[in-house]
Formats: sequence, C-alpha cells, structure tokens
Amino acid sequence: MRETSPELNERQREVLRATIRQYISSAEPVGSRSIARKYGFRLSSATVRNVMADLAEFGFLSQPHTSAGRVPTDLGYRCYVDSLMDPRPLTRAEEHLIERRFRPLQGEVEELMREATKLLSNLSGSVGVVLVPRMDHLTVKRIELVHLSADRVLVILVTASGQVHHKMVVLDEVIPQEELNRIARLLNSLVEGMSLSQVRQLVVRRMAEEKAMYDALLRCALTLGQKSFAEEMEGDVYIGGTANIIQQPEFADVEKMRSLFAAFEEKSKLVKILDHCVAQQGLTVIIGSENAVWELQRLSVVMAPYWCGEHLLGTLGVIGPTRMDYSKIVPLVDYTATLVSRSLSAVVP
Amino acid sequence: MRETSPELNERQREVLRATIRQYISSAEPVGSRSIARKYGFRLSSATVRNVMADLAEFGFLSQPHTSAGRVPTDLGYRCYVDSLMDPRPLTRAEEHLIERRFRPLQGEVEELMREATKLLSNLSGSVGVVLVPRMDHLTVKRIELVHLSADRVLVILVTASGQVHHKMVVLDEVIPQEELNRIARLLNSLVEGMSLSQVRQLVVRRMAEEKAMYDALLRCALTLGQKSFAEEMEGDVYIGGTANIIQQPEFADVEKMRSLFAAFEEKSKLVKILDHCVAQQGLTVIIGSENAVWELQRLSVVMAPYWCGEHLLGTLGVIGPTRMDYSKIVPLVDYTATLVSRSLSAVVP
DNA sequence: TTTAGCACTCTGCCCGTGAGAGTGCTAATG
DNA sequence: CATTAGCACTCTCACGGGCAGAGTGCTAAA
Repeated sequence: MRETSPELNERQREVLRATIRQYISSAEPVGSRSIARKYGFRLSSATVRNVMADLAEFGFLSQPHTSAGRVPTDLGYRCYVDSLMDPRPLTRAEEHLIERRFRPLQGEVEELMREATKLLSNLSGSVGVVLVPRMDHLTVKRIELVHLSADRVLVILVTASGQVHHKMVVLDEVIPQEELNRIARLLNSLVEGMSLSQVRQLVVRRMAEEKAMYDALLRCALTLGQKSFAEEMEGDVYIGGTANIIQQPEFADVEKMRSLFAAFEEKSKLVKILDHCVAQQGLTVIIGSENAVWELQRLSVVMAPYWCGEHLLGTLGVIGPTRMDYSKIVPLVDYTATLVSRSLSAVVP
Repeated sequence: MRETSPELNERQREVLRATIRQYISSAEPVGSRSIARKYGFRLSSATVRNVMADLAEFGFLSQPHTSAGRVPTDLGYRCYVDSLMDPRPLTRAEEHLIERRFRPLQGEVEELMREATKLLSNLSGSVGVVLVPRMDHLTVKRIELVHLSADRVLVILVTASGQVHHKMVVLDEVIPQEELNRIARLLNSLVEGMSLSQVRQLVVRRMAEEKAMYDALLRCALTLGQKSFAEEMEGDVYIGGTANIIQQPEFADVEKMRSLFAAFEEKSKLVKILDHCVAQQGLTVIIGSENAVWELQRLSVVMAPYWCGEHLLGTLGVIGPTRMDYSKIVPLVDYTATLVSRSLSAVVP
C-alpha cells in the first residue's frame, strides 16, 4: 500500500469501476474479456488486461492465483466508495415502505430500533444493526422508585425520548414505599431535564457538600442516585437479519462464521465499532481490514448517526461482506438514519 | 413407526444404548465391531450385527446406505431418553459454577435470564433459550404513569418478581402529570397484588358498570388500564450461544442453517414450542421430527419449567442437534431451572 | 444360540486427464 | 506510441477409474 495512492486516469477509473461492479454482482473473479464486452466493444480485452495489470500493481485489484480473473482489494473498494460509485438512491416505493413501517412506531423507541434492524437487513440482504451508545447525554424525564423487597429498590429511569431503563439497587437500610415516593419527588425536582452525565456530576458534588448530610431525605436521595448512576450505562445493541449473512459465499469457512456469530452475541464487540464511528459525524464506511475488530475483518460496515433533536443518540447501519452493494446500501442507511432521527425527534417537542 | 414399540430384551437394550452413546460422541455411523469391542469381548461382532439388524427392523436404528454402520433414528433417541440412558449428574464444580454465576443476580430478572442462556449454551455446547411466556399470571407490584408529550403517556408496569414492562399509550385528551400521578395512585390501590389477567377482567367489569363513569378520575384510570393491558403481552425470548450450533457437522447444509437462524430471530416461532412444553409440567424432551416447528425438525429440545414462588413463570432449556448428549444435558437443564426458580422466588418473600 | 469366515457393497480418496478460462508476452497494426 | 491480435502458458475444476477400508448379510460350523 502506498502513502499517496496514485491518481488514476479516466480509463483506469472506468475499468476499476466496471470490475468492482461486476464482482459485486457475480462474486467471481472477473476477467478482462467480460469487462471489454461491457464497454460496448470500444476496447479490446488485451487493452483492458494491461489496465487491470496496472491496477493490480497499484494495489486496487488482486488475483486469487495466476491466470485467474481479478478481485477487488480492500483498497480497491475504498477507492470505489470514495470516488467511483454513483449512489443509486432509493426508489419511491422503497422510501414509502420505510416510512410506512416507521409511522406507527412514534415514540416506541425499542420497537423503532428493532424495526430499523429488520428494515436494514431486509432491504440490504445483510445484517442490520442499531447501536445506542452510552447514554450520557440523554436527558432525564423522570425517575421512579419502587420498593421490591426489604432492602431492594427498583430504580426506573425514563428519558425524554421515551426510553426506559431500570436497575435494582440494594440498600443498607430499609426504606418503605412512602418514603421512596418522597425521595423520588425530590430527586425528580433536582434532575429533570438534565443529562445523565450532569446528574452524575450533581450527585458527586452534592454528596461532597457536608451540609447536605443534615437533610436525611436529601442524603437518601443522593445515596440512591449514586448507586443507580455511578457506573456508566453501557450501550445497547439491536441486531437483525444475521441469517442473511450465512448465504454469502464468502462464509463457506465454518470457523470464521462461528467466531462471527459469537461476536454478534457479544455486544461489547459491536460497541467498539460504534466509537470509531461516532467520531466522524456523518455516514461512515469501514471496509474489511480497516476494521479494528478482527472478527469483522472480512466484512464491511456502513453506518450513519441518528439524532434526537440536536443530541446525537447513536448510530445505525449495515454489516455485510466487503463485496456488498455499496451504491445501494449507502443511500439506504442514510435514509433510514434520517427517518429514525425524525421519529425520535417528533416525541420531544 | 409402530403403535406399541416392542419391548426389547436386555441385550438389545444394551446394544442400542452403546450404539447411541457411541454415535453421540463420534457423530459417525457406528459398526458392529466397535460395539462388540466396547462390550469387553463378551460378544462377537457377528452377534452384535444380528442384534443391530433387529433394532433396525424395529425402527430404532437406520443405515445411511447398505454396508455402512448404524445411526439412531428419532425413535431410537426417544427410547434412549425414556428408558436407556442413565443421567450423568453435574459435577460439584459445575454446580458451584452455576450457583456462583447466579448469586449476584438476585432480583435482576433480565440479567438472570441472559446469564441462564449463557450458562446453558456454554455447558451444553448448544443453544440456550429462556422463554418468558404470556405474563398473565404475573402479579402486579406497581404501575407508574409518565407524561411524555401532549397526548402520549408511558405506562410502566413492575411485577412482583421485579420485571419491568412499559408501553406507550396515545390518549384522546391531554392529561397533565399531576393528574397522572393521581390516576396512578388510584390504579395502584386497585390492582396491586392482582395477576395481569385479573387486572384485565377487573377493568372490563368496571368499565361496564355505568356508575363508574360518573367518577372522572376512575374513568380515566380505567381507560388507561384498558389501553395498556387490552392485548395479551406476548412472551419474551432470550437466546444465547447460537454460534455453537454452527460447528455441528449436521449443519453442513447452508440453506437449512439459514432457515434455522431466521427461526431463532423470529421469536414467535420459539414461543410455539413453549406452549407445547408448558402443558407437561416437568422436564420435557422433544426429539427431531416430534417437533411441530419444521425448522427445528432436525433438532432436539430439552426444556424445564421454572417458577416464581408457586407461579409457573416460563420454561428454559437447550436446543441442539438430535445427536446431543442427553444424559448430561437433562440434568443441566433440570438444575438450571431449579436455581433460576430459587433466585426468582427469593425476591418475593 | 453363537461364532467364524467369506463374498459383496458402498464410500472416500487419490490421481491423472482434459476442458475452460484467463493471463502475459510479443509482434503487428493504425 | 497506443492498441490489438495471436499464442503459449498456467491454474482450476470437474470427471472418472482404481483401490483400500469399513461394514454388512449370509452360510456353515461349533
């Protein structure tokens, strides 16, 4: 791989584009003849052969073995995605399909996420994922406390976007439900509208102020708050359409596939990718070996962030073989992210 | 298949048992020689051969082709599970492992379920599932109402076992949070301690009594209750270790595998099995073609119910190839169900 | 009733062969 | 000088024969 990839002339670009398109649809090494024919006979196979040899030397194409056709490298795909492909926008029908499926889910956040993975996987033929990252900048709508048993309290947190999280907290002392209600009221008046990270700061700060300690109720509230929100809430991952990836010819290798599915189950692995992807604030394509997670080395990821109002909430997208149809999937992910953002933002006025 | 399977003599039983054991561990057709050798030379291969021919005629064994070894049929496994195998109890170490992993999860129901699928899949080498069926007979601990936006209210339901469910309800009128709090208090006083199906009945009955309609608050409460609990809450399914099943040699067929994974994603399919399984009130083994869901025809299911107090909550178990190690997995599922029940029952005193 | 022996069958593997696809190189062409 | 036609070469893959191995079923002997 070279530091500055050499700029290609028009013909080289044409040949590379045609080769990759062909390979994406056929999954088989493509020879010079079939490319030459695609050109409408304007070039002979021999010429194309020469061009392809150049492209192979640049590192955009490779041969499985001498005297086989050419296959795109990750670098080739990168070039294709960055400057060669022309995105094929969704059809009206597809847009309507997506819209129709999202419409009835206004405010049902979990359902919305699940539906998004389904849509993404169905329309792309790959795996759809939706990532809800650490929720530090979600705003708190309300906190409820429910007395479960002697020393156990269930803390329920509702965010402005309608998500519900709960956590069980074990207390040192027994607090009856009546008292819990008072504490909840106090807690709500303190934190409503704040982001979670602000809440965490607030709790720490107020705990430090010793004068707070004279108010038993406040002390209780702060202790509870600390126990509930001390640790960062880890992100959630929705995933759908894993069955799709089994068919892909690149997954004949059973062991590769096993480790891939194991990775899908281990959510933390997927959150890793997210971090890489939230950094850039727009649609991102990660191709094969560019991926930090080794189980995904043979896969590509197309992800786009989605928003709730002006808060970045998470990212969603598609995981599939590097040989995926980028020109179709990129607009799909883009549009889905837009619609999910719109749905989420509609709830908080 | 015969109506009354012929009772086998001791030798036939011995041979069948040895054959199935051998096949379970090797996954290859087993010949008469290897069985004869296992016997400690008490029988010649020729004799075993005759016995196996009988067993094949009875339908307990079959041959992939003439002059190959024998393979157990579903009927053969059935016989093995019912009367041939001797369950191999968990080792102390395994029991402790399970106990240790469950102990810190007292009351964290969702976590407990997830951990159970992990344990089941790890220790069995197959897929672990936990099914929480329609929750009609869960008792209500508390209901909370949170005002989300103008006409949207989030209804949060906490069960006695510590599960949290929520649902968004769209109202015809705007109800401020203050009012919601009053409604919630009323609702709680009405339904605390009832089962969900009782709540549903109550709401219907009270709605019918016209006199209730004069009390605006009560009317609101009932309307809300109806909207929240009208439809049966469908069961939830936790599933883990799907990666395990990929390695199994019986899943070389890609299309079979794809449809299987699609079935795993479609939870409703799995709930079907549950129904079949809750009917019998103990540990159940469903073998291959006995299964009603066609995607699972080549698989076996070992499931056991678990309880919260004296209420049957759901079932959990293992899905794997028919060639699974029943004598180990049956005790595993049994013990796991016992421990999950104990954990769940510990919360509600 | 059990066992030894034997002929038979079916699979899986190795290996050589040949067709097919595609390349790289060279020389001819516009 | 870029392009093309031609050709020898290489590599894969599918096919088929041959062979070893495993296992059976049957028969006859113990």
